[in-house]
Amino acid sequence: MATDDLMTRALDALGDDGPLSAEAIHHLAGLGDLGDLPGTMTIAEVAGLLDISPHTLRYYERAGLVEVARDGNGHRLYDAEAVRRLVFLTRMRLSGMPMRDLRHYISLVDAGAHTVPERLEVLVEHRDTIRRRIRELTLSLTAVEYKIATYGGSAGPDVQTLGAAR
Amino acid sequence: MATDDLMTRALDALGDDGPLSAEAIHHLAGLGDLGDLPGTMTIAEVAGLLDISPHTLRYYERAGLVEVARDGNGHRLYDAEAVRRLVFLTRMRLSGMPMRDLRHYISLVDAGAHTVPERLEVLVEHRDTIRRRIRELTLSLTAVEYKIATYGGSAGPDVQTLGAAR
DNA sequence: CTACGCCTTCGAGCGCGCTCGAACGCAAAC
DNA sequence: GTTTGCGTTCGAGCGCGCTCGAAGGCGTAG
Repeated sequence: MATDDLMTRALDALGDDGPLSAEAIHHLAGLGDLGDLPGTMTIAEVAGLLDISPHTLRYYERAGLVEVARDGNGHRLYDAEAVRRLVFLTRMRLSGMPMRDLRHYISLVDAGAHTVPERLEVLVEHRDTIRRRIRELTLSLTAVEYKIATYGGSAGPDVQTLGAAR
Repeated sequence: MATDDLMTRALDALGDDGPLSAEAIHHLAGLGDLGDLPGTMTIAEVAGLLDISPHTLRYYERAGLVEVARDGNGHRLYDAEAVRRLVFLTRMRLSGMPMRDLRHYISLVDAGAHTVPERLEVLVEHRDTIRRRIRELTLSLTAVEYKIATYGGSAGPDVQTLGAAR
């Protein structure tokens, strides 16, 4: 499958709500070019990069999702691999994957290459979950738009008329 | 805006994942024809209709979202208006509106017709929230699909290459 | 008469994902 | 030398949305 396909689909799906937010581009493009990551980063830098709090980063570490080295002062030093993993983790969190599943996935990664098939299963399952959620939300969106268009309070004309009006 | 427009958009957005689930149709069509609702329903009937637990229905009542009458035995009797409101409430919950906002909205409804503009504001804001969430999820979906297609573990080729491949 | 099943109220508990506060360490700035 | 600022660990707390359990009432079936 061509990369362009995916890009195009994502862009198309953006619809009529104006240009991409900087944040959206950020996440789509994988937070810029991961090639020019410094060798190591501080917790504040990673927090800024991922737009999450240092508290949350420590929490992810406690949860066993990443191992992070310390410098001479005991301060965290995130190497490129840790940062890459955290980019992945935050993307998955953002898309609604529960911590539980993330822990499972990471345990597979850490268990070695023979777990690749199972990792793919997890990803495929999550992909399907995202698709379901998008469909749910699209349906809800339609209902809300309809309600706005024909507003009549909580007991006003409701979406059931949609079916009849077909 | 024509009803058909909304219907078509919802249907189009369903994409390539097979036919609509019964549940999806259920919710899109507003749980069937609300016209043939019985005059009153028991808690079990409403729970079945909305696919939520009686516990949750009692919780919504405690939360002040609906008032429900009692029969001679103290059992809840949901009239058509209560059911219609609960249909609305569960749809909004499903689309991610927090209880807090739902309480606010319902307080507006109960406050009378002069709150209609503010109710519309709430709905429009929620609509925008849903749209943002759909866009977020679409982006995440693209990332996950890309990862599945080019799988290389949590540190494998990641979506940042998407930007470069443009 | 008793058991079953569904209902009631009330308050407590839970799973999730953070989020925070306390108490402290180290280092550069003033 | 003290203040400022950023970091550390640890455990507790929180907001959300349910979810459950206990203790009991009522009506029908056997």
